[in-house]
Amino acid sequence: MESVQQPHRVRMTPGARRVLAAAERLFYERGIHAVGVDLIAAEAGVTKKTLYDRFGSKEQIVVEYLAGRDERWRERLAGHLEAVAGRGPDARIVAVFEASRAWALEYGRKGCSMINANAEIGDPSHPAHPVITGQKRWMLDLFTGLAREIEPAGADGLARTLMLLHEGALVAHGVGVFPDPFGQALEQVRHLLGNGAAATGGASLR
Amino acid sequence: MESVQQPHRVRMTPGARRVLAAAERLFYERGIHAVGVDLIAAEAGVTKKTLYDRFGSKEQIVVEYLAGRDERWRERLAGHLEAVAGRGPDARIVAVFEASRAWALEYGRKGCSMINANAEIGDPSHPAHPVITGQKRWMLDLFTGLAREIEPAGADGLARTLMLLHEGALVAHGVGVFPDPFGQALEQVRHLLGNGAAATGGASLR
DNA sequence: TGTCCACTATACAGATCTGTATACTTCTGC
DNA sequence: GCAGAAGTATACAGATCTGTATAGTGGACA
Repeated sequence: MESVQQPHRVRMTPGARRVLAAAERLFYERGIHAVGVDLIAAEAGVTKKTLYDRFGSKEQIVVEYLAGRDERWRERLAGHLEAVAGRGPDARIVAVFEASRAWALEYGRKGCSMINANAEIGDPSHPAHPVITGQKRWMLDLFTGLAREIEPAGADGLARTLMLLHEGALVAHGVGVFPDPFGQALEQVRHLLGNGAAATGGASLR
Repeated sequence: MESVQQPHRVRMTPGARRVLAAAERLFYERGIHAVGVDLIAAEAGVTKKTLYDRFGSKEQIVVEYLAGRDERWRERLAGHLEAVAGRGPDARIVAVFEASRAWALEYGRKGCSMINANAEIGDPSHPAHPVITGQKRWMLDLFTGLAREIEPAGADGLARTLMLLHEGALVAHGVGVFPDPFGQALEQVRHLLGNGAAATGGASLR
C-alpha cells in the first residue's frame, strides 16, 4: 500500500519545472484538450524546443501533471492523518474527508483533476489512464484498510460507501449544485460511524 | 411521460436526426473535443453543409446532445417511478437508484455524460453549461421533494446525502474502480431509509 | 411549370494543433 | 580553455479544426 514513488521519467530542470507548473494550472483551469503546447511554453517562459527536449510529448506532460497532483494530495493527506495519529480509525476516516474539504477549498475550484481527466481521455490506452485509475484504487484501498480496523467482516462494503460519498462530494463540488458538499459528506460519515458503521456487505438491516 | 418538450432550436429534418444520433454516440464514446464535425458528418452520411445548415455550430450540436440525453433519462426515470406509483417516498427513492443502475448498464459505459461534459467544457459561458447544471439541479430537486415526504425537517440534508451517493455511483461507474457501484449505493440508501433516514440537515447527531 | 426545401459534392479559407529542424547563447565544472 | 547541458529564437512541416462558398440534384406541392 506504500506508494512506490517511481522516479520521474523527466529531468526536472528549472525550465521543466516551470513548464509543469504552467501546465498544471492551465490543464486544471481550462481542460487538457483546450490547452495547447504553445500556450504552455509561453506561460512557462520557455521555447517549445525546451518543452519537447524535457517532456518529449504532450501526453507525457499530462502524465506528469496528474502524477504530480496525486503526489501533492497524498502528502497533504499524510499531514492530516498525522494530526490524528494515535486515535482510532473513525477519527482517521473523518480526517480524510476533512483533508479533501480543505484541498477542495484551496486547489479544487474545478473539481477533481482525475475525474476531469478521465472524462477527457476516453481512450484507456492513454498513458495517463493508469495514473487515474491507480489514484482511485489507492483511495479505495485506504478506506478499506481503515474500515477493516472497524469491522473486518463488512469492511469492503463500508469502504465502498465511503468511496461513493467521497467521489460524490468531489463531483458535487465541481458542478457546484449545492454549497460545501464535503461538509454534507462529513455529516453523513460521522453519522454512519456513530451508528456502528452503516450497511455492511450483506443484505442490510436488522 | 409527457416531458414539457420545449421546441428544439433546430429543425429536425431526417439529416439533422442522423447528425444528432451520430454526435451522441461519438461525443459520449470519445469525448466532445476529440470528435470533429467532419467525422460527425461522415458517420451521419451527411455533408458538412447540411450539418451547418441545421445546427449552425458545433456548440449547438453539443447543446442538443446533452439536452437530448437528459430528456431520454427523464423519460426512463418516469417509467421506473410509474412502476412504484402509489407506494411511499422510500420506494420511489429506491426506484431512482434502480433506474440509474439500469441506465448505466445500458447507456453508461463511460459514466455520466453531464459530468464528463462539465469536465471538458470548463468555461461557464458555454451554452451547454446551463443544460448541465440544470440537470443536476433537477435531480437534487427531485430528491428534495421525495425527502420532504419522509421528514420535512431534515429534507435538504437527506436529499444532499442521496445526491452524494448518486453522483458518487455515477463517477465510480465511469472510473470502474469497483463493480456495480449502484448496487452499493442502493444498499446504503435502503439502510438509511430503513433506519429512519440518516443524518438530517442540522447539527443533528448525538 | 415553377418554387421552395433538404440535401449532395467539392473546394477552400484561416486558424490551430503537435512535433521537428537549424543555428546560436549562456552557464557550469573539470 | 573547453565540453556539455540547458536554453533562446525562429521557421516550418503536416495534420486537423471550425466554418463558408459555389454549384447542382431531386422531390413535394401549388
